[in-house]
Amino acid sequence: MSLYAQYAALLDGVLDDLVAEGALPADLDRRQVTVEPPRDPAHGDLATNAAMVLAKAAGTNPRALADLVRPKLEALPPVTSVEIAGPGFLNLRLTPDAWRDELRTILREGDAYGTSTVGKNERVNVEYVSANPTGPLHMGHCRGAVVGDSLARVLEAAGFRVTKEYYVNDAGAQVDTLARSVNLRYREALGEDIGEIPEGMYPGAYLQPVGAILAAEYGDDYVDKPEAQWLPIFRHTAIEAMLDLIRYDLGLLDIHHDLFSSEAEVQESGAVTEAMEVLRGKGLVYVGTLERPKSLDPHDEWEPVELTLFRSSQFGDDQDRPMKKSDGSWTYFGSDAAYHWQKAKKADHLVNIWGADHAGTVKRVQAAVKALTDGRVDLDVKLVQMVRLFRAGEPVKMSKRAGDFVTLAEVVEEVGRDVVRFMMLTRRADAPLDFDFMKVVEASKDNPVFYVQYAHARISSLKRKAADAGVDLATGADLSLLDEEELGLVKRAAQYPRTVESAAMAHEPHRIAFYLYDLAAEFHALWN
RNA sequence: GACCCCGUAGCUCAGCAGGAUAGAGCAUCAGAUUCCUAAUCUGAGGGCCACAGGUUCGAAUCCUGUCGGGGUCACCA
Repeated sequence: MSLYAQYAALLDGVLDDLVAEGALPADLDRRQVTVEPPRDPAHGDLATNAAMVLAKAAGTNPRALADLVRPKLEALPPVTSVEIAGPGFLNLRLTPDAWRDELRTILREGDAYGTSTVGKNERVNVEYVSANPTGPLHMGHCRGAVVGDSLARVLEAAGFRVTKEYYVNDAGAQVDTLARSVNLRYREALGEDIGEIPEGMYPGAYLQPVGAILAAEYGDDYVDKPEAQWLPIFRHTAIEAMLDLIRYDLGLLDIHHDLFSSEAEVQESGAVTEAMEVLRGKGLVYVGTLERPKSLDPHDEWEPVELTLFRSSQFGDDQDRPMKKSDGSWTYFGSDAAYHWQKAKKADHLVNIWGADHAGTVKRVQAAVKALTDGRVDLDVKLVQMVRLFRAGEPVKMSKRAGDFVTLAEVVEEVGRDVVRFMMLTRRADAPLDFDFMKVVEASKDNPVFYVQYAHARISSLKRKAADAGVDLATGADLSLLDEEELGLVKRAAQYPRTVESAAMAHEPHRIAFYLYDLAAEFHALWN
């Protein structure tokens, strides 16, 4: 339990006493009561808003209520003083020993310090990356990968049960294109001159090994055969090979999903039909036509077609969305609705990390989750903005020609895993981020990665010296030597648990990175 | 036209489930730095939190509207 949670519990006891004494009504709603570090350290070590929040319901004013609470808080042993300030804050000061105890807790718990139970063991599914299995990951995928993985870790630390999931889009037209591209590489591997890769195919050289594997396995069996005979086989082999590539790339960032779910399997399992029937049973599915898209040029042709539609407009979407195409096959949304239902059956909360270009599809999927789970499960979609790549201040040019992108592997190789992971969290996810290959490895305070790493290096050096001297910091250090200034750093460190909690609840892992920066700054100052 | 995101210091951005006098870095100016890992630290100036209402003890934060910037609006994935 964090220090603040401990005092929140003590405060709760004080309020219970006041209720028992008849000084407060028993049915007070205490949910708004908080115990927090004051923004200004001059105000003390801990502050509570209890008197302000409860005064009205208690039929009194904040200061009068604060006067009731104050003596009982002052009676707590580690509390040296309680001041009533401003509109009715109760500001507590703790003995230096209370902070020395907190430092011992930090040292004793080590990596476990900051873990919490606010997640109440609830199940969260975090789906992230989910890049189409048509090639290696590039920088466009990198940020979502880091944000999703860091969020998953933060949620776990906060006491949620987390499933890290990757949705494999292996059912659409593009995996057929992938298979055809691989067919070219297959013939190439057999000695054929395939010339230029045609427009619309995947030109990347990373498909050559897949072609070679197929050539080795099947020889020239499929060279003159119609597409229908080889396409499913080539597609399957290619997707598996691409997923291996992707898993390798993710491994470079120390990202390991628990589950890879296949869109094709979702469809084959009948889950989409089932989901649609459930929605139909709720009166949310009908056959109708869509309006002409507003983005079309006026002279473009548009013919309304009858489709099977889901009434997402009843849940705040601009219009209803097709689940089935006119040829009877499922739309992406149709399988996506079923896929989310599949996830929701095993979770209390769903989180998706998506590129900001998918913003327009958020509402329909949220609508489907709400309808299919009767509101039991919530879906939060974190939209991740672009990363703009620079090298020494100059934008890195990426040609439109497919195959000429900066891959995730190249970036990790050049600047390192930790740098990539940290840099991706130095902005809120929904704000664009600049990434400069030169700056992120610069050894200066301008570079937040280095700044935090350097603080860590200095701390590690201290710990090494302690170890060399045979001192076990957790048990053998004489903490009475720490003065007020040094305990200030302990107070900052003690805010880590609530930082983890807030980052988890808000689904904003970048808060950890910003906290570390602040902590490093305070450490550097003290060190100096 | 609709929807989503954004609007905070000259610049880049934080602002923690609403809290007290709105913060950091860069840049500018003035200083400190024998040693424990040199690339660090201290201080100063700099603000109509886009605007207008609302909610309440209290709003940069929540709600509504307006303005400005960006994105999206397919039987695609």
